[in-house]
Amino acid sequence: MRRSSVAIQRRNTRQRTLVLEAVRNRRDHPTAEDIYLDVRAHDDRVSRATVYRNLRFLEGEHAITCVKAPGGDRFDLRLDDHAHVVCTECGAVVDATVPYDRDADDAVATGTGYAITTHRTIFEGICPACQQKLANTAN
Amino acid sequence: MRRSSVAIQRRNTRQRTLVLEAVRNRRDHPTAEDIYLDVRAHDDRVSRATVYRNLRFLEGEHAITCVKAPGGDRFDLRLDDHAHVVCTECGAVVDATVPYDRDADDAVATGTGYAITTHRTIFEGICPACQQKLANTAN
DNA sequence: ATGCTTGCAAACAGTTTGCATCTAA
DNA sequence: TTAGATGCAAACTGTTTGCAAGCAT
Repeated sequence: MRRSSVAIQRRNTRQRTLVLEAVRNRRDHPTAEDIYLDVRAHDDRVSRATVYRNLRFLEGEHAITCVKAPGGDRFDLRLDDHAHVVCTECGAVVDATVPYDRDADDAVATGTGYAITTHRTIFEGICPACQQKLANTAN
Repeated sequence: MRRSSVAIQRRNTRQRTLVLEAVRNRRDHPTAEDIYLDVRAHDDRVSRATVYRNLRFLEGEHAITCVKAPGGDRFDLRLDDHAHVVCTECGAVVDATVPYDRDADDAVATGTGYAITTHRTIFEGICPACQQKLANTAN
């Protein structure tokens, strides 16, 4: 017996692999443009559109996650849910040191009637480097 | 003795007041465009640029906050820090029912070296209305 | 062979900016 | 009087999309 709904078939193209590899090889939180440049370093014929399409695709597959930061989305290999810290001065993004609070999802689901799938926490502050820079410029 | 740095002087223009009023008069989380339309309802000569400028200005004054949602920033009168819930189907934004966890800021500051000023939590899920809609369309 | 994917370029959405003019203080 | 604020339109940034050609299965 066949499935009534058409199975979406995804193909492992060279470009798709390059995009995933690029995300995988970075510990920071690259923008789409960063990924594009990394991919281009391996194959300079890949288009930006393909990078964007694959980034969205991989996000849909839950292979990667995106962090909405000012100045554009940042991508991240999805190993587990975790929070991020973004520097309000330079835009640098690092992982936060607090655990993901799964119970909060249930609390909000109960409180709002929404079917909660996840939550994202973004801390805002100034990174050590920018604190330095600001201290030197002070007054 | 004079202050060495020049004080920034802000003016209370009619347009600025209209923008703040518009945000104040809404309990939902309007986009810049929503605010623009509300302002235009009172004065159809106010430009979009002025609305954007004042939205950013008021954000800088901490009079309002912005929630980064897919499809554009949402604005909110800042009464206190609180989390938001965004519907992944229709984009609706409502306030979450969990308290703001101030201790988390300290924990992250200690853990990362960042000078944390705040954090924003955005829950993702499907609002009651869209759950209905999806149920009706289901297989 | 089939139809998902690509590359290109053009389209897009949301937002910002240069500049002459206006206006709050 | 004067520097901040405005309105307009053009510029910009990040991202998406239409279409013909390409390639994984």
